[in-house]
Amino acid sequence: MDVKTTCLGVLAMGESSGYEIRKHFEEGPFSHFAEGGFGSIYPALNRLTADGLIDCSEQAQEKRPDKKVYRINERGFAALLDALGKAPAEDRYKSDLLFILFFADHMSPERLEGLIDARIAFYDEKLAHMSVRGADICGAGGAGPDFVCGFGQAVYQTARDYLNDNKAALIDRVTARRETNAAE
Amino acid sequence: MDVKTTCLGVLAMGESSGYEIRKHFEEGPFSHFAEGGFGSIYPALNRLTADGLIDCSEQAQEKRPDKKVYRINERGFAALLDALGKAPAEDRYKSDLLFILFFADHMSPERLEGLIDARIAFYDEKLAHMSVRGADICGAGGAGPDFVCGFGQAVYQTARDYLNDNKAALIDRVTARRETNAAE
DNA sequence: CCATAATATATCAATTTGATATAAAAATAA
DNA sequence: TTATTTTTATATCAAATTGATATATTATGG
Repeated sequence: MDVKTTCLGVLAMGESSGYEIRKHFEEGPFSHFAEGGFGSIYPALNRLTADGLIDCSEQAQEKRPDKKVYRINERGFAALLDALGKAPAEDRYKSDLLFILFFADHMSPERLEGLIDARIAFYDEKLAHMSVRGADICGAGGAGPDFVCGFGQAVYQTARDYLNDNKAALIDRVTARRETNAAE
Repeated sequence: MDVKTTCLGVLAMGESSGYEIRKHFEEGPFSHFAEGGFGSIYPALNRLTADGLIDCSEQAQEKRPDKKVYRINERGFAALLDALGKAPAEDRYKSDLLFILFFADHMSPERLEGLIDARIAFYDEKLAHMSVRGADICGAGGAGPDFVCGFGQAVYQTARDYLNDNKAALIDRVTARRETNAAE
């Protein structure tokens, strides 16, 4: 699923500017499965416009750069449904934190604790944000958005709890090994 | 964390060819947080060799292409520790399946069921593979590898269970909406 | 009053993806 | 037995994406 398709997906929920699409990728339900920075969004929107899948209306704003508001059209919606009908690629997950923690034996207990605590706080914030806003932020609460948000919530909660429940054991093991090495 | 660094990480666990590094990214503990295809691994290994962080010994094989076995050296290990000491970037997750399911209202119940069942089977396979091999596959079971593998297992299990527990409700809602629309 | 965040688009080098090419053995299916 | 697929192994390259940077004004917090 390339950025062009994810942009079509956001626009299927309502008109947006490139800047607003970026926000959808960072917050809200799309943030659980979609990514994309300005460097990919703006070219994607230009390409979609050139291909006649979305329409652009420039809104001159006072004391702000002109805002280009994009709206999906019939052909664009057909293209989205077409992409949606294809077999999904495998999920992709990348985590610097897990990479670092894999080498926990080479790190100080203090650093381990700091890293894990920070990530727990991050998940807590994310979870609080999701439960407060609830259906509101989740695309007006359709069956699909609800399902996807629930998935995100469940996974974040598990990740958070795992870090919380296993932090002490990890640090203990690393500390023990450090003391053994120091004694040699 | 770029591919160069992840390659250094794999090589810190033992010597490997490019082909074997790829397998580490697909299976085993590294698969939970690292990615990379041949198109990024081979250039990364060339670059690391040129930078003097790893050493390469070509092993001529009978009836096989020459195998280039790479080994991390002291400078490479220092570079790895240096990268490990930096603040980790945010985790990145991308899922075509969730993107498709977000638009569940535009899909047939049959397709929804097929997609979700396939993903449950995928998670089951992954979880079975992880529990059977256990510490064996997890880098000889150090504190870090164990922690990371446990994380992967917990998250996969939650994802699998969520799909299983919420599949019926999603399909019911979509079916209900379809019947309402058809009646209009 | 000053610094930072938010609004808004755009560009671009460097990196990464995903596909393709090559080649043969081993495993599996027909 | 034969045909197909998978596995072993490296390499390249166009296209897509990332991450940083540029520009400019308003709003907000300290």
